[in-house]
Amino acid sequence: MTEERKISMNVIRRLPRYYRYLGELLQKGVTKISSRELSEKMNVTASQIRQDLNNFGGFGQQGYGYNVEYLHTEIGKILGLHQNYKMIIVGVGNLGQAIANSTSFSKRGFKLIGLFDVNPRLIGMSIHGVEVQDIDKMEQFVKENEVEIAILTMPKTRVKETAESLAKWGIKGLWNFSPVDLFVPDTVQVENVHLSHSLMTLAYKINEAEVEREKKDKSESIGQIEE
Amino acid sequence: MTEERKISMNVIRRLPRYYRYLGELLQKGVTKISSRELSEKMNVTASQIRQDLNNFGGFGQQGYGYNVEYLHTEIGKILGLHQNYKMIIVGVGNLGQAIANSTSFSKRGFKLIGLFDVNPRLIGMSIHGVEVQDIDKMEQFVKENEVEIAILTMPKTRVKETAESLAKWGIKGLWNFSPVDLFVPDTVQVENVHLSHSLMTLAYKINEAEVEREKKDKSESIGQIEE
DNA sequence: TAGATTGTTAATCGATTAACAATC
DNA sequence: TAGATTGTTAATCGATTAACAATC
Repeated sequence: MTEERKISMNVIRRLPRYYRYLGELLQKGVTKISSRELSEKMNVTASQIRQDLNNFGGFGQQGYGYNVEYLHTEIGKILGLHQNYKMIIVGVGNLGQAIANSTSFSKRGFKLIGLFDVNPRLIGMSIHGVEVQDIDKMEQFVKENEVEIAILTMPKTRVKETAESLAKWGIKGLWNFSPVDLFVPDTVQVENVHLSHSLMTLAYKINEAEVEREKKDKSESIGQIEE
Repeated sequence: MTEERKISMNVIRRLPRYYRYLGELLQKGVTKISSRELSEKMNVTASQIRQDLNNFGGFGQQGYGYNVEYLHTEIGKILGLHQNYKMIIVGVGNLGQAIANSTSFSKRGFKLIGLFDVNPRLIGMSIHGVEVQDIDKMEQFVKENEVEIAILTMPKTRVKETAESLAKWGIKGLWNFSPVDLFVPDTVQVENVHLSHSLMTLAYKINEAEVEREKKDKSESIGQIEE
C-alpha cells in the first residue's frame, strides 16, 4: 500500500553533515536558510540537498527556504538522535579510553554505561564514573541493562567471537574499530571504523596529487595542452 | 595522448579491503585466488573485483586467477604503501595518544616522528621514543624534517588555523579527526575521520532495522504479503 | 502581485552487474 | 586439447544534476 522506498546509504551518510552544519547555523542564530545558501557553505549542489531531504518528506517552504531549527530537529529524528542509546566499550585500551573520555557522544544521547576488559590492571579503574569490569561480567550486564550498542576496541583476535556473543545477548549495534569484517545476524547492525583503510586512502590521495602535479608540469614545460 | 581515466573514490576506498584480505590469504600460505573465490569471501561480486583491478591494468592470468602475493604487492603500490611517510600528531589528548601508541601504522610505512601539544603537562612526555614538543616548535620541525602527514587530534576550535599553517609549511596530507571540514589549497590532501557521523549512521541503521522488523511483523500478523 | 525557492520530474552521468570473447 | 578464468564490452541500474511547474 504505502510506497516502498529504500533510502540509499549515500544519502544517509550525508545527513550527519547536514545536521552538523544546521547545528552550527542554529548556534549562530540563523533562523532560515535556502538550499542554495547551504549548498555554497557545504560545497555540494542545492539540487542534491533538496533531493536528499525529499526522500523523507517536505521540510521546506516554497519561496522561503528551510527553517533551520525545524530542519535540524527533523534530521536528528531521521538519524534516531531523539532517543537515548545505552553503550558499552569492550576493550579499554588507548582507543577505548579515548572514546570513553569523549563527552561529545553523551550529549547526543549516546550514554556510556559499561566498560569491559580482560586486563586485571584496568579492572576497577573508573572513567567518568563508569568502572571497568571483568569481561566475564559482560553477559549479565548486557542482558540486565538492555545495552543497545557495543563499541569494539579490542584486539582483533577476539572480536569475532565477542561479536557473536553480543549478538546472542540481544545487542542492536556494533561500532567496530577492528580491522575485521563482522558477519552477524541481521538483528545486529554493524558500523565499521577502519582507521588503517582511511590512512591508506590518504596515502593514495597524496600520491595521486603528486602524479597529477608532475603530469601538469611536464605538459606545461613541453608546451602541450591536454584536456 | 595517453588515455585519461580518473579513478573514482568508490574504487579507491575498496582497495584497502582487498589489500587486507590478500594479506590474510598470504599469511595462510594461499598462493592463488580467482575473482570468484575472493568475491565469496568478501561478499562482493566477482565482476566488481575484476572491474576494480582492471582500472590499474591486468594483474591476473586467464584460466588461472590471481597470484596472491603479486596482487597484494601491486595494490600496495597503487595505494602508495611502497614508500614511507613521516607523520606528526597535533594534539596529544586521549585520541592522539591512542594513535601514537598504535604500532600497526608504522609497520605499513607510516612513521611517527613528532608529537605536538599546547599543554605543558604533556610536553616532555614520550611515546614510543617520540617526545611531545611545544606546538611553537612545529613550524621549524615540519620544515626541517619534511613532514608529509599531520594527524589532527586537537580541539576543533584551533583546527582551521592549524591546517592553514601546516599547508603553508608544505604538509602533503591531513588526517583530520575533528568535526570540521577543512578547505585547504589543493597541494594538501585531506582525509576525514568523523567519528560522530559514524555513530549517527549506526543509530540510523538500528532504527531502520527496528522499523523494518515491525513492518514485517505487522504484515505477517495481518496475513498480507507485500513485495 | 511579483519574486523566490521548494518539491518533483526529466535528463544526464556514473557505477555496478552481466555476458562473453580472448587466452592461459 | 578442454576447462577455467580473466579482461573487457554491453546492459542495467542507481545517483546526481538540471529544469521547471507549483506555491508560498
